[in-house]
Amino acid sequence: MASPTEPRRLALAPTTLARSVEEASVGDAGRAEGALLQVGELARATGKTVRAIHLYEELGLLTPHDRSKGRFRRFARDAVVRVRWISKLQDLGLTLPEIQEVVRAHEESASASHAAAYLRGVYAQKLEETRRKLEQLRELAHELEASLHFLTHCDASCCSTETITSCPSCEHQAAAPAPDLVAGARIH
Amino acid sequence: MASPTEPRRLALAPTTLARSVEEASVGDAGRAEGALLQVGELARATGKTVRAIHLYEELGLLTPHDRSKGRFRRFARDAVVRVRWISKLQDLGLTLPEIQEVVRAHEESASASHAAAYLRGVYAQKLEETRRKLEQLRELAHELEASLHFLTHCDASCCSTETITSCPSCEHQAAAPAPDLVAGARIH
DNA sequence: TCTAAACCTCACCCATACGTAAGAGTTGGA
DNA sequence: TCCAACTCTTACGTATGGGTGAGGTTTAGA
Repeated sequence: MASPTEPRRLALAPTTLARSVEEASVGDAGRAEGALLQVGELARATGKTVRAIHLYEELGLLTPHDRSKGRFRRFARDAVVRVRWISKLQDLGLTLPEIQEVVRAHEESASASHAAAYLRGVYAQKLEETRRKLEQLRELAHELEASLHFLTHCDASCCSTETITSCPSCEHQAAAPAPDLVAGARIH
Repeated sequence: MASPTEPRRLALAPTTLARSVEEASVGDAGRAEGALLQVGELARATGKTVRAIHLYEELGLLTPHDRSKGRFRRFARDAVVRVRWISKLQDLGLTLPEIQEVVRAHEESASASHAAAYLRGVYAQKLEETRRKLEQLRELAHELEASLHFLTHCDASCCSTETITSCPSCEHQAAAPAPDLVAGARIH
């Protein structure tokens, strides 16, 4: 089940990663000390593709610190944190347009506490959703376990022989009905 | 966050659901006794749309028991189980083409035990994946909780004042670093 | 017989999150 | 100076799971 079309990840960079520290524009918004990152470096650092990074920038989720003379994007170090943040929001089930909303609201909020309150709202809602999803997944896991059990034990011992009345390996006396995951496969 | 474009579910059927029992073709593959279902009835019974049912049929996941004189699809009762089965496989993360594969393999397997073995393989793999997902979701839930805690307590009490050295409400002595979900929102 | 509601078969449309390619420019070490 | 590796922009392609008509037919109750 491995994806047959893996995106071309970047090769190991032969160019020196350590850039002259002077370029790190200490005085500016780049709170991160150290060299700036090219888009490929950021991609490698985050496990994303260059295309994904570009997309995030298009959507306003991420902004390069500046550009080189040749218009190469240069990202501050903490862009790595930002990209990971985006990934986590995706894991939480937010779409990129939804993340756009979060960013917009966060940037437009007047005060820091206002921004914090907004985030709290979003996260509280997502926490609830996540808990619901957890519950659903747990149920699915149980169904899978029951189906596996049925497929290996009950079905083989009970149904293959004709004696439905006694099934030593089944805890329940009644002939165990096939779980939905098993029953559904047999229809048609 | 409610979907603005809800698919038109079917209206309550004014037509009598109870069809003449004679139509139920008792002798045939329809193990289910009772009337056959029209596509809309099947849709209502499963919470799917008619279009979805049609799609499942196109993909070979589902087959109507027969057609009426006017080419209306008529499904056996247990088609409901089949559709629910499809839904559960989707919940497990299988795409419709993947479900196609399962169906194909299941139908092509010579013996029942062979088919069971195949299903076991699929389900065992999905069980592992589900457990991994559970673990990931649990982590996310914890991160959300930590972020909510940080946003309501630590951030307000510690960072708004200038005294970083002592934070009465924080259990850890060190100034609590913002969780990724909080830190990421502040970048740029 | 009439009619509303359901159904039929195309067939095109949608959002999401990138993949992929083309053609050209940039970077930096050798 | 040269070249490989990297990056640029533009723009179309892809997969998934249906949604949404259009235009016509069937059903079944009244």
